[in-house]
Amino acid sequence: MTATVLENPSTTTAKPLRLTRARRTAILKALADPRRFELLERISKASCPLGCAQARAALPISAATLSHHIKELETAGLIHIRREGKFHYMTLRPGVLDTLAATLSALEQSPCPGR
Amino acid sequence: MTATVLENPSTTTAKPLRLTRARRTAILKALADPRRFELLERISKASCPLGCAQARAALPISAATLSHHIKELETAGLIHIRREGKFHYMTLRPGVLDTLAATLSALEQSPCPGR
DNA sequence: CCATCAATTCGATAGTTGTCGAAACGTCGA
DNA sequence: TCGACGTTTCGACAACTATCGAATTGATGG
Repeated sequence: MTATVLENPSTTTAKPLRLTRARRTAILKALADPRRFELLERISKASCPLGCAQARAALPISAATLSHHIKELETAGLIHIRREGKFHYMTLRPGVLDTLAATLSALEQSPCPGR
Repeated sequence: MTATVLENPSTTTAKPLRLTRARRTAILKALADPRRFELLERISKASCPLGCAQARAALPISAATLSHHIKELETAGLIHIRREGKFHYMTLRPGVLDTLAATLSALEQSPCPGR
């Protein structure tokens, strides 16, 4: 599953203004799981990189499942993981959510106001 | 499946600024399928309500599958269906995508700029 | 009233995915 | 080197879902 969709080179230099279909779908799928979304919220709200232990404490799931979800978020390009010896710290990858949000908003322009 | 999540009464009067967790998840799940997203794009870009036949012509799927996807989009509250005799016409439900976009963007404020 | 056509529902199936326990891997301190 | 601990991988299973063909419903026109 989850073949990598991170071939987009623009993530490092400038903010990608456009998402490939595959990438967009991968991100949406990653967000569509309640636990993963919750995890992402924690990462976002945390004052500085979240360790797995803290994530583990916040979510009522096993270590194996948490690891799985983290990988999904990383594969989708939503988070970055700094691996420091025994511990791993997660941070939001900037720009991705904004880009997706822009994509979604772009669908909302009604060219036909008629009933 | 897909119990309705349309209890939110504010969709008709004012734009809902907030989504319940359940609703948010339902919408994200609906968007996470490539064909459904494509369908939604068609509905959005169409000059005026899209008929099932047009949708059918655009998507390489059977009528049964299309019906299924349409129901998912409707259940998630993303589209409205006007049923006119034999034909059904789909329109985007205004505000929903914008609200979701806002929710996603809201996750992107880094209170800790440090590495 | 019947044939036709649009759309849905039903039943079945294949593929995907969330979940866990157990085992393995890697790092660190003693 | 060894053992403890954090994380990942593996194997398995249950639940869900996308998909289809066939049968059904419902409206329209002859």
